[in-house]
Parts: sequence; C-alpha cells; structure tokens
Amino acid sequence: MFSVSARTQYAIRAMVCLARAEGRQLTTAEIAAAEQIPPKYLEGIMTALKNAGLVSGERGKHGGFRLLKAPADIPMLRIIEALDGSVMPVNCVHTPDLCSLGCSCMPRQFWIGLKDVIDAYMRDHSLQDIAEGNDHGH
Amino acid sequence: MFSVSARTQYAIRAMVCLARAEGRQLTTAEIAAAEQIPPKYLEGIMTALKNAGLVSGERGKHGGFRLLKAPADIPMLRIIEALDGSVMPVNCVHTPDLCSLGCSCMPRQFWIGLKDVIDAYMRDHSLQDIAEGNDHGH
DNA sequence: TATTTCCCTATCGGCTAAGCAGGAATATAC
DNA sequence: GTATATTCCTGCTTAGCCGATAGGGAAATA
Ligand code: FES
Ligand code: FES
Repeated sequence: MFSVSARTQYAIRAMVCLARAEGRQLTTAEIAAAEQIPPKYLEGIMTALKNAGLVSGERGKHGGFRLLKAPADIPMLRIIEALDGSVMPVNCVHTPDLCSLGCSCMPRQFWIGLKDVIDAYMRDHSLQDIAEGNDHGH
Repeated sequence: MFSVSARTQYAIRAMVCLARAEGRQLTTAEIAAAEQIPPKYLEGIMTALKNAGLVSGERGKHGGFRLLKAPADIPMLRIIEALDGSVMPVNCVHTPDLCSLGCSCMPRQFWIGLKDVIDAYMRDHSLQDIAEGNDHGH
C-alpha cells in the first residue's frame, strides 16, 4: 500500500541530480545516464517538472535543465504535486459526494488527518535535505 | 498519489460496522447491505481480515463475523496491514538491493521517514476512534 | 436431510503505468 | 545557412493490477 510510482522516484532522483549540479545545466541524457533512468521516459518527467515551475528547460546546443530555485527552497511536496497532482489518500477527501454514505461517513476524518500528516512531512523536507542526506528535516 | 484502494476502504467500513455491533455476529450479506459493498467481493476481504486474526468467522446457520478484540485495542495500522501487507512507500525501503544506485541512494532515508510518520499516525488511531467519529487519536 | 453461511478457486474486463517511437520546434556551431 | 544538438509534442503498445463475478465445496444448525 502507498506505493510511490517509478515516475515519482525518477523525478526525485533527477531533482537531486540537478541540485548537485548547483545551477549548471544538465541534459536529459546526462541525468538519465547518471541515475539510470530510461532517457525517453525521463523527457516526459522533465516536462512535468518544468510545467510546475521547478526547472527551466532550454533547447538547442548546450541546452538542458537547471533548477529555478535554491534546493533549500524546494519542499519535497512540490515535486510530488508536480507529478501526481496532490497527495490525497481517498478521492472523497476532496469531493465528499463520491461517498455513497454521505457526510456521516466516519472514516473521512481519518483520511483527512492522514493527508495532513503526509503533507506536513513533505513540506518540512526540502530538496536540499535529500541531496545532502540530511534526514532531520529543515 | 497515495490513493487508498477500494478494497481497503471497504475493509475499514466493514470493521466500523462490526465495531458498532458490539460483539454481535454479522453476516457478510448484512455488512454488504449496510455499507453498500459488493457482497461477493466483501467475502474475500473478510477472509483477509480473518487471516490477520482481527475477526472470527463461524459457518452455518446463525454464523457470521465478530471482532476478536475491543475496537479500542485495534490500531488502524493492523487493518491496513491485513490487506496490503505493510505500509511501504517504495519497495527498496525493505529490500535495498532493488535500487540500482545501491546504499548511497539519498532518497531512501526520506521514504523511510515517511513510512515511520504514516505508521505512527495509523498506530495512534484505533478502530474505536473511527467508529465514534473521534479525530484526535487515542 | 435441508438450509444457511463461510470458504476456496478461477476467471474476466477495464484501467493505468511504464516505456518506446517518430518527428517538430528551436538554439548553437561552423 | 547548413548541420547538429537538444527540448518538446503526440501517439502507441504492452504488461500488470484492481475491482468484480461465478460456481461450487465445507461446516454448522435446525
Ligand atoms: S466519505 Fe470517504 S468512504 Fe465515506
Ligand atoms: S534506495 Fe530507493 S531509490 Fe535508491
């Protein structure tokens, strides 16, 4: 349960890779080789990260991707949301209509609380924490 | 991301149903009707709950399922584990060999910390909390 | 013996994730 | 201005899982 998709894991590894580059531009081919990610698949992931405003992509020779913010200013939550939308244990957390039992459904509060806990954890860990192997949050 | 399977949601609703019955036996048909769960599908879920030692099933006339412990003594974590194995964001949390980058992989600690946070939340909320609409844990 | 219920096994359709392919747009280099 | 490197876009295929169903066997009761 609660498995993280390969797509998301790839994205995080790619971001760590960029964080280590410290502003230097890296091509998808370079990142793919360093992190052992299917190159063509990585392209789509970088697009998602770009659309979320986390990285900037420049085309042509000497093109590539670079971070748009300092790693310390990028909460992990941002990266996850860039790929999978928001962290949401059950769909009815956002749209209660989906539950046939209506507003009186007990588990709902439980899921909302879980979402809050996960969100908080991911907000309190920045990309820099990961890149530096720092496990105690910010 | 982090979507909870219908199977797990069904299981929790069924357990809440049993908690309200306060020891009285309920048949799968009764639970299915009350919680709007496909009856045949629910059978498989109850089997999983039984194998996990959470409920006891008795066959024959006047058979059915009942809780084996008081709702207050059943952490939600137990229910989740009964269905999906353990809460494990990425497979390499348990078996690091799966990561091609080996022990030096940075994100690993991040996932382990996330697992701990989720586990703690689910351990601190009992079935009774859910059944009573109590959202502040034990 | 009949009935009710849990239990076991197998199967199906639909959906999504993972990865691949081909090419169009754009920036540099010579 | 032609060649080259790179991002970008669009669509496709495959494999695997999830939800659900079907049919029947085993046990407990009446
Ligand atoms: S509101 Fe989510 S299961 Fe009822
Ligand atoms: S150990 Fe999990 S991604 Fe490397």
